[in-house]
Amino acid sequence: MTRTGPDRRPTLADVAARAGVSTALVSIVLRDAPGASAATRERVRQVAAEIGYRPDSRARLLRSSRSRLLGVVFGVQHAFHGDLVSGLYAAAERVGYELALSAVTPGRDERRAVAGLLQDRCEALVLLGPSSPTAALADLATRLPVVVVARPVRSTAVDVVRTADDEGMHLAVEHLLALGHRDVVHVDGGRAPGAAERRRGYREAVRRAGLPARTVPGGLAEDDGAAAARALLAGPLPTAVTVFNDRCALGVVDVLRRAGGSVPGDVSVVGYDDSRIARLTSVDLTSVAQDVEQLTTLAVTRAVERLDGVPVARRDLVVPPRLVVRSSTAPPR
Amino acid sequence: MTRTGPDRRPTLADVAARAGVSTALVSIVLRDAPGASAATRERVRQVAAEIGYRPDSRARLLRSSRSRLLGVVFGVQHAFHGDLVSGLYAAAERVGYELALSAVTPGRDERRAVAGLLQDRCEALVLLGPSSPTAALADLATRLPVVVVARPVRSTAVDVVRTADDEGMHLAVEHLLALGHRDVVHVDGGRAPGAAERRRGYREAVRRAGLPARTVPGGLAEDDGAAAARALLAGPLPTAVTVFNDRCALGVVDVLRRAGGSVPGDVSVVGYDDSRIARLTSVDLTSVAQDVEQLTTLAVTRAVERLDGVPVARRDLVVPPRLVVRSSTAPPR
DNA sequence: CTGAAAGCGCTAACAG
DNA sequence: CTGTTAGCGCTTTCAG
Repeated sequence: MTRTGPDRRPTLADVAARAGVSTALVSIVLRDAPGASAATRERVRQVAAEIGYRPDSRARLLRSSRSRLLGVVFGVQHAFHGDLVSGLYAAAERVGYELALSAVTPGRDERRAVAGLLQDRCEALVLLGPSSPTAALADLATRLPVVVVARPVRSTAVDVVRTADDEGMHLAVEHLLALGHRDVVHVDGGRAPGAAERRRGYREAVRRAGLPARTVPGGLAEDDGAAAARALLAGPLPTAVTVFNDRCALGVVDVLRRAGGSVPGDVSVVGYDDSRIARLTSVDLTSVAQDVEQLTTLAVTRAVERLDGVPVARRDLVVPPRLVVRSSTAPPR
Repeated sequence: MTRTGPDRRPTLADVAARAGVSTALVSIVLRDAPGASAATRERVRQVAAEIGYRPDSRARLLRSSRSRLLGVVFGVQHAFHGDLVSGLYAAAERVGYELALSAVTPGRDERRAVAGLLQDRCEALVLLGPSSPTAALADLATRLPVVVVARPVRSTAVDVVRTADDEGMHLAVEHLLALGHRDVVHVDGGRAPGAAERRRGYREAVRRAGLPARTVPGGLAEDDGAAAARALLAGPLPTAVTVFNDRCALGVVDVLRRAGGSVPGDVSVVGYDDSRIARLTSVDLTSVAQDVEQLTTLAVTRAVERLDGVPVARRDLVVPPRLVVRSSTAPPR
């Protein structure tokens, strides 16, 4: 049995030959560049469609100095990264850039993911919640513009676009205080990107109200939340908890309910991210929403500004969060 | 303010000049191709590292006829696709291929996702649970090898790698029957990839036992499951349900429990996918596991076989599932 | 073992 | 308005 694939992809030259014009002209037509008559355009397009011509992006990028490619590193496990990627595609399209995706998986670390994009000649990198040390990010930024999303970075070498996570927690705590809660515990996210900021926001808000801050270790997945809830159940239960993110909050809610507790009857719970899962009627979690549209638009805009050499005032772009109140929070009994 | 980026990326020629050799030789060394002395290799590598040279994959691919690039289309929202992508990276690496990722998002349909990969000169495409009509897939397959994963396709134009979903449901139902259940309902996945197969498997297994088959509409997310559970609660409750996938099953469990029911006390529940969420101690869902390692390895292998013109006997590769029994199933009261 | 030279498919000056 | 001419950075014969 022989190779079944099509013979060879049609090239510019094929189109040119068949249309009886030069390749340059075909290039002009297909790029919608000025310099061809309407009649020629018509014919060239016709022929291109006929033989199923598709421009070769490699060759195109090789030739033009700019690739108009934005590299994106994301965690394949993070539902929130999925939302961000969706927004990035839209934002990039609006400014005429393409996205090159590179995933971080259990078997493929951030270094590898970045290396792949570098090789693809991306002009700038957008890193979603990267876990690389600041020094590594700064080093990377000497090679090309780097925009870090959803994680604060103590360095002026990279641009950062993030939600004001501390404010998010202020909103969450203030909401609980307004409901009358006086015993609010935070289930934290450990070393996850943004966890420190959220923990800090919680502490500030609670102390500002003259209340003691108490934190129990959590994490970013459901089982971390479950473990945290079991820890809480071991002692006197607080009347409310704020949790690092929605997935973790789900674990908390689940364990509390299975232990016979009511949410929000016995304990009010606030999550973070306003993920799809928080919106389920059956879960209906009060949550802090990040403005994905804004975050992704800013990230792409900033990357492009860097590439265009536009002077930018501040490297740290902070987007305000929004509290979405649902039925997992209520006044204490 | 001027452009801040680095001047220009070093090229092969830069390395060659600095090492005092020809570009061809540098190319040979960096590709680990035969034809250079150990001494030269050493020096070239040294210089390349010094000036931070990185090969330009565009140029490399343009020149060599093969791109060794496998395009992958995945749904950015599907947690299971994340697992598959992880496996695909590993499998591709083992056979010396790279992956180009293209996401399907709410604002970017499958056509767009595929078009992007085509332009990048991928040699073959791996489509995860595609929703395109069979005809479109067949048409695509005339251009390049296409491997569809996790969805049966009624066409010999494309290769398919999937789990024996009918068998998976057989396992689930048989497990329930063995526990003594006689009233088993299926919450289905509607038009989701694989849903028909799972529904069919359920029907077969139930009928084989001489029991009536009953199906209620579900879907692929938690709220679909929640809706299904509410529908079930409206009538006489079955003693067990099999559900299209874990996320949907979670919704079912949640609503049943919130209605005062016990799982598995009143109703046993079996999910599908054995996702991380199923494994939580707090949920602990009995579930049908798909063999990700096997699926991804087969998908990549098959794509490569096509590219190599290896004659392949069957286009439909079916991987057996495995039932993971946890505590959401028990004998009926 | 090494270097020179010819492109891969495309774009961008520049001439006509 | 159209064609010719150089390459982009790399691989790959083919001589030396």
